[in-house]
Amino acid sequence: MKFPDKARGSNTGRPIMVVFDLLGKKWSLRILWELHKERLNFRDLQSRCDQLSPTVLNKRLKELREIELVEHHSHGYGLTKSGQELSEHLIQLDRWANNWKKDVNSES
Amino acid sequence: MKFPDKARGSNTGRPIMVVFDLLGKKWSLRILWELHKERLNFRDLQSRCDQLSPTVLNKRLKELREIELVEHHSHGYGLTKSGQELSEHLIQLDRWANNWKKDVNSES
DNA sequence: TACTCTTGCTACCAATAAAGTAGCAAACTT
DNA sequence: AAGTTTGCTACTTTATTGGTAGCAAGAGTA
Repeated sequence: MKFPDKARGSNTGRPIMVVFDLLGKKWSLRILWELHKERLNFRDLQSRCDQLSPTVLNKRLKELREIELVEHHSHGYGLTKSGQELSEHLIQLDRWANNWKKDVNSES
Repeated sequence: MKFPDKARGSNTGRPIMVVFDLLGKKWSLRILWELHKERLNFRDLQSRCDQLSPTVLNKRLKELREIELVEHHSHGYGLTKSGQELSEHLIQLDRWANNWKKDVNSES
């Protein structure tokens, strides 16, 4: 696979920009989140993501497979090794978010 | 501030979903990224973000201020304490992305 | 004071992305 | 062979984003 040089216009060739670009699309983060918990087939994944439209789900899956964060085997969709690494960061983010909620609610 | 219960429809009340929802919008991640490096005023921030339209920039800034990740002082826009914490995770993500690029390019 | 320049923003319309629904073809089950 | 499940496409509607123009308020300058 060729690493994308630019993503949706906004870019300087830096990998993080590619990441921002992809994750900045609706449902991308959610899809990775749901897949990090377990492998899921198309329709189950759709259910986990509030029944997002198959149009968009399919588009995201294509994009995520393209950059090899997600792969499709006979048993359903799952994260690649890279995808799992990325999902670790999402788990960290989840931890942060829980504390953040506490902070925000307790002040003011 | 009241912590948002749901975000763009997709939600179960979990903080991470609020985060996914907001960061899943175009330019959110990029704005946080640019602001973590330094404070910037509206127009400079716009320049750093490939001249994104003022319409969207303003909308994002409102959203990010609403959940107190960004604040606006006389010297420009900057991250709040929470925003800085979040940006630490983005820095981690940046590190990961750089390695990821290596992996992806070397294989196949 | 009046004149510029900067800054943050809104209004407006065009373009692109996402949602929603229906349904089909291929694989799997029974 | 008939029914089910699965992954997906087609099509239309709605939402989000882009792009440009320009204004009101404040700061700096003559």
